[in-house]
Amino acid sequence: METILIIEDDKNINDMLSQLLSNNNYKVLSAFSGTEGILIHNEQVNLILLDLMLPGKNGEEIIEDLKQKYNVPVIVMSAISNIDKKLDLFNLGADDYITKPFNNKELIARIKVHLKNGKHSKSTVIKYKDIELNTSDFSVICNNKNVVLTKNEFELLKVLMTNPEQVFTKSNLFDLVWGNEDSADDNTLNVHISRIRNKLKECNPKVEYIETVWSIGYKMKK
Amino acid sequence: METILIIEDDKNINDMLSQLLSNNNYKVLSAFSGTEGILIHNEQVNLILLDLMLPGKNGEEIIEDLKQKYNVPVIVMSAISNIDKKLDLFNLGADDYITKPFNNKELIARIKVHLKNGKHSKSTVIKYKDIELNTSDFSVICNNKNVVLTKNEFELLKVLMTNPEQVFTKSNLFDLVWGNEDSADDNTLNVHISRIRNKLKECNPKVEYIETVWSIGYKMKK
DNA sequence: AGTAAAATTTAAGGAAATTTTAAGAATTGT
DNA sequence: ACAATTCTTAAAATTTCCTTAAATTTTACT
Repeated sequence: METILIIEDDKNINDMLSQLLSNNNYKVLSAFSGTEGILIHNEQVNLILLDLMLPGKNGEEIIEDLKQKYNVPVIVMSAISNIDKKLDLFNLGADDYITKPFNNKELIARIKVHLKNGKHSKSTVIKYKDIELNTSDFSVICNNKNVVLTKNEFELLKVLMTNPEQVFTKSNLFDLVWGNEDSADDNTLNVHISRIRNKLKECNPKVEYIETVWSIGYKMKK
Repeated sequence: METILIIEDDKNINDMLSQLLSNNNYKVLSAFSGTEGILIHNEQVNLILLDLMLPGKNGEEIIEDLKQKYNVPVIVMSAISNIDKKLDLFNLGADDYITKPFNNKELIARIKVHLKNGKHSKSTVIKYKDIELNTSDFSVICNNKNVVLTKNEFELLKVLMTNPEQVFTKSNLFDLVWGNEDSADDNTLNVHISRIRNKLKECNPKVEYIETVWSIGYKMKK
C-alpha cells in the first residue's frame, strides 16, 4: 500500500482528503503546517499533497526543502490560480498543480499518474508498454493476458524492464540474474530470452519486446 | 534536443503550439489527425501533445494505440472539462490533462515535468557536428535520424569522434578497434569506413564526416 | 597526361553470434 | 522417492557480420 502525506492547515479539508484517500486504499499521514509536514515526512511517503496557504513556512519553502532531500512527487493544491505562482512552483519541482475546488476523482487520477511515474513508488508493479510485472507476487500480465514465467525468466524480464533504455551486456545479465556464475554456458541466457519472447508473443503477436543488440547483449525495444 | 509531437487538427492552434515549443528549444512534429499522428510518430518522439477533438480516430483510440506500442508520455489538451471523460483518459494512460484555453507557460512547465520523469540522466553521449553517439545504449543519431551500426563500426566511429582533431593511423585504428591483430587485411578497415560513410550519408547527404588522410589514416573532417 | 600507389566500392564466401530445438540433469514440491 | 517443473547443455539452423578479393576510382608524382 502506498503512503500519501497531506499537508493542509484547514482541518476540515485535511480530514476530507484523509477520508478520500483511505477509501482509495492509500495509507495517509496528515500534517497541519509546513514544518510539521517536514517532520512527519519519512522514507515511506510516496507522494505529498501540499496546500499552498500555510502558517509558518509557505508552500514554496516546503517544496524546496523536500525536493532538495527527497525524490518524492508533490502535487500542489491551491484556491488561487495565479499563473506566476504556479510557474514558480513548477520550477521548484512541483509535479502537478490542481486548483480548489477540485473533483475528487480527478485528484485520485492525478495521484495515480504520479505514483506510476516514480521510482519512489512502493508499488511493486513495473510497467512497460502493455506488460505489467508484479514483483510481489511474481505475476506478469501482457496485453491483458496472464503470462506464466519461471523464476529466472521473471528475473531476467524484470532486469530488462527496470531500465528499458539501457543495453545490458550478457555478463551484466548473468551477474544480475544468476549472480556472477561465470560457469554458466553462454547459451543459457539465449535460451531464456527465447522462451520469454515466445511467451510474450503468445499474448501479443504484434509487438516485439526484447531487442538483441548484436555482439553486446539485450534491451527492451523502444 | 527533445522532440514533441503535436496532434491537433486546428491549424491555427497547431501552428501556435509549434511556434511556442520551437521557441522553447524543442524539436516539433505536427500532425493534424489522429491517424497521421500515429504515422508520424517515431522513436525520436519524447512526448505527445494530443488534442481530443480529432477527425477520424478520436483521442481515446489514439492514446490506446500509442500506449500499447510505445512508452511515451501523453498530455491531453481539450476545451471540454467533462470529468468522466477526463478520468477515462487517465485510465487509458494519459499522463496529464490541460483544459483550453491554457497559459502557455503552464503548458511548458507541465511538459518539463513529464520529460524529466522519463529521462535517464546518464550522459554517455559523444557529439560531433550533428552526430550523437550514445555509448551506454550503443545508439547513434545523425541529423535526427537513427543510424544502425554494427559493433565494429560503432567502435570505429567512437574512436574517431572522441578525438576529432587527431589523425589516426591505420595501425592505430586496428589497435584500438580490433585489438592489435596485425593479421587482418589492411582493406578490412577501409571497408568499414566505407560502410560508416554510407550509413551517415543516408541520414545527411550534405555533410562529409570522415576525412581520409592519404597514406596515413583517417580523421573526422573539420 | 601517364603511371603507380593508395583508397573506395562491390560482391561473395566464410566466420561468428544468435535462435531454436530437443534431450538429459537438476531442482522443486508432494 | 516420485512426478513435475525448470534449468542447462549440446547441436542444428538461422541470421548477421566480417573479411577477402577483384574491379574501379582517386591521388601523388614524374
